[in-house]
Amino acid sequence: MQLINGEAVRGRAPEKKYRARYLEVLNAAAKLFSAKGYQAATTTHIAEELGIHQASLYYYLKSKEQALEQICEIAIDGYVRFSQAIRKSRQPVTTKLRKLIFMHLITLELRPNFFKVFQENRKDLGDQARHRIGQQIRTYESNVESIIRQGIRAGALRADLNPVRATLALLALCNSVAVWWHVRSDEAIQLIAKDLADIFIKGAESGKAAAKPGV
Amino acid sequence: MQLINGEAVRGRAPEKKYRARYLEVLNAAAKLFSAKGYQAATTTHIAEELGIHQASLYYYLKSKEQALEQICEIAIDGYVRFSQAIRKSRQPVTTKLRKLIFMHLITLELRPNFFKVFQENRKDLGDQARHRIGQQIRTYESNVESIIRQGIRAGALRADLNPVRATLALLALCNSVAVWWHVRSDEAIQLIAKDLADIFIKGAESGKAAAKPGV
Amino acid sequence: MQLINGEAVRGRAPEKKYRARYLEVLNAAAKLFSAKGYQAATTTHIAEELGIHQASLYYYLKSKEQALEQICEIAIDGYVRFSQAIRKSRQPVTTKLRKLIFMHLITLELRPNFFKVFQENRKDLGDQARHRIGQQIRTYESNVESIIRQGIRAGALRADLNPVRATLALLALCNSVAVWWHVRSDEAIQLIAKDLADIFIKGAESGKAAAKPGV
Amino acid sequence: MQLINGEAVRGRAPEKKYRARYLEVLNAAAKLFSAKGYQAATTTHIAEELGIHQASLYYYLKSKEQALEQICEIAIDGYVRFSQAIRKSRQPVTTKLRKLIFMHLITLELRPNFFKVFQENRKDLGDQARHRIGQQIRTYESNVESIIRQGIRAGALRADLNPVRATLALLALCNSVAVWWHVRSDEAIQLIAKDLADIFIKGAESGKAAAKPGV
DNA sequence: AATGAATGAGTGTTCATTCAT
DNA sequence: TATGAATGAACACTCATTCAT
Repeated sequence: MQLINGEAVRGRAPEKKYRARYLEVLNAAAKLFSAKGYQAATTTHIAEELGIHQASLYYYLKSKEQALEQICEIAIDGYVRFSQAIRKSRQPVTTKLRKLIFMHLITLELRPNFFKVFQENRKDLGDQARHRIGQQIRTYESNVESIIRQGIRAGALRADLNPVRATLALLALCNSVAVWWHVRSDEAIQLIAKDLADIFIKGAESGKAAAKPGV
Repeated sequence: MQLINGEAVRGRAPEKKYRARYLEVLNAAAKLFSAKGYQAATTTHIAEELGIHQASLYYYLKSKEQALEQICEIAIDGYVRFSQAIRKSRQPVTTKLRKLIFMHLITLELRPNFFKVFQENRKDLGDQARHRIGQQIRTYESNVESIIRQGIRAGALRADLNPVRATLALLALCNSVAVWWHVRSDEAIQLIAKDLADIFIKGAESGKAAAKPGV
Repeated sequence: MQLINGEAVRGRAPEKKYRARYLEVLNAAAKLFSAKGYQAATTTHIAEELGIHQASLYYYLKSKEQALEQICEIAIDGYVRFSQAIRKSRQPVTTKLRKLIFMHLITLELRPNFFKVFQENRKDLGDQARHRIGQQIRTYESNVESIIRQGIRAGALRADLNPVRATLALLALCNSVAVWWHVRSDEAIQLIAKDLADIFIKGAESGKAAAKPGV
Repeated sequence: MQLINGEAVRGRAPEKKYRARYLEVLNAAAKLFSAKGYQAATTTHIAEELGIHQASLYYYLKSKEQALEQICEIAIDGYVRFSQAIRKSRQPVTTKLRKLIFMHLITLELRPNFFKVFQENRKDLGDQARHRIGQQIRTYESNVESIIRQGIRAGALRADLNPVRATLALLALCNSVAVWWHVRSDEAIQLIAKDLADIFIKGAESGKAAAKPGV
């Protein structure tokens, strides 16, 4: 028996099927956590979603909380990866910020449940996992902060901008979308991203004479 | 014991004492809900916080959920009241927005737990209460939206600003503070409010050259 | 301080008032026990009926169960007393039986709650009290049985009548009225008593040629 | 797990085992309800009777009240069924009445607890179930009343007999047996039924001289 | 690969009762 | 004479989790 990522892994062919079903289970958990909240969603709800018996969940999951952990880890990994890429890329800062906002929002379209759960239910993690995830969040934030500092240094952003506060504001703007998206409207993520970027950037960037038309 | 409107009414002086203790109980509940979440906070935790037996809570509370209701109602009532006042006042729109942001944030200083609970746990309310509170939230939002529309009409804000989206963005900015304030820093609310207002307004207002005189 | 019936008794004048209020309390308890059942009726319900605070009940009552005891005792005492009188009286047995049935039913009109509670809730008494009451019930039953044996001996009742079974049947007939009286009809107790007596006696008495018209 | 009509359906063989155990659980509940009363019997008591943990009850039972419902439904269904059959049968009315009394009493021997619980604890049902059961009771009563009216029309029963009162009296006679049977004696149900029938019928039937031939 | 059966620790809530005032 | 405040023991019920099969 091999160990991958600290998990016992079954034989050759079955392993693939197991993995596939495991992801289905995770998806179902994410869907229910997202819909009802982690505490209110019961293992019975998740099992019903999958059409299996409650006890069968435990063939795939070590515990309910471990499912939450996995979901949060997958979500934060995505954030960390694209923020890293954007930070290191070579383009104007405003372009970077627009890209970042777009990428942050597009996660909602790709795996809506994972990211909603990550945002709203990571507080329900156990201490250890919460701190591990928290570490990653701070990595994401510091990537964003780096970009903003680059912008300030380059003169593209206001010199008096508080980089920490601006970072938190930017992320708050992005995260807020998850709450009303699909409830209040079904507008395309791209349009929403553009509007948010306009609000953030046109205030953050220095020395603009007037509203740039086609931005 | 007299009955007025089906509710037990206590005498003069005792009534005061009861009310005072009732608010202490509500505060303790808000503190625990805020710290652990509504579902995870048990009535035992709340009672311990007050130094009384769990069953004694029910001398003051009809139920755990009714406590949540009260907390949310007190919170949203505050928002509705000041937003109404600001909307109807006669001052430049940017001044109104700065005032609004400041008022929204100052609530954190007054009753931090009430507003955190309101933001994070109103989803745990029963259907009836949630809808009642939802009604109030929409009133608050429409007050904010009104102010933004006034600004657009008056030419103080960008003509191409989407008023709905701008409203949600503004509130997201304000609400995000509750998450990190007192954790990440203990800076004065006033300074935070000014920074957020700068980020929001300088992007939202049209035709500014670089002016930051009296901001 | 004197002791009457094992209870501490207060001073001169106040004693009368106390006793009067005590009976009011007992009445209220009987009313609620009768309406909701002993277990389902709470001390709060009883206090509300009296317009006093729950805790104030305990100025008059040692406990909820003691109230039930008192109620049952008052009820059974009534039964024992009139059955004794009728048994010892000198009249035809059928007259005695008709009188007994009438007396048993008339209790419903006099103190409906006490007797309903006695019938339906004496099983909720503690062991000691239940046995004490049970003793009294057996006295009542044996008075009735005596009358029936008198009738058999005198030839007025069937010789092959099983006296024990006939006693139980007679009392069952009487007790059943409490269940539907005032629910299903408001006919006079006298008429009901006559009908029941007819059903019981015309079967129990021997050698009747045909239905006696005016009985 | 398949879902049919919203209810979980088990496979072939296990289904049988489940059903069997379910009935054991219901029996245990009936036994405890009958011994202590519905309110006083706790789920812990019932579980102890079965030798399982209290929580395990809820694998079989939706709630304590639902158990009571089931018990009452099973009981009343029996009454309705045999009373229907007897009413429609073609035999002398007195034979019908004797049969009815016998059938009513024989239920005590089959499932003593179910019928005691039905008689004494149906008042503890929730409104909905109580009304549903009440409907059935009225069906039973009206079947009995029909038989009595047949008898009156046919001249077999007294013309001045009040059919409603006679019905209630008959049922009271039958129901009363549950209270003392097995406590006071262990006589055969048949003998008891005969005695009760004699008491009821010989009063109810008209124009008998002194005849007790084949009774 | 999945489940039937069961459990143990808890959860909110109720209620009779107490006692200082 | 009555009550405000509090309690302790119990209660029905829930739920994540286990394990033999």
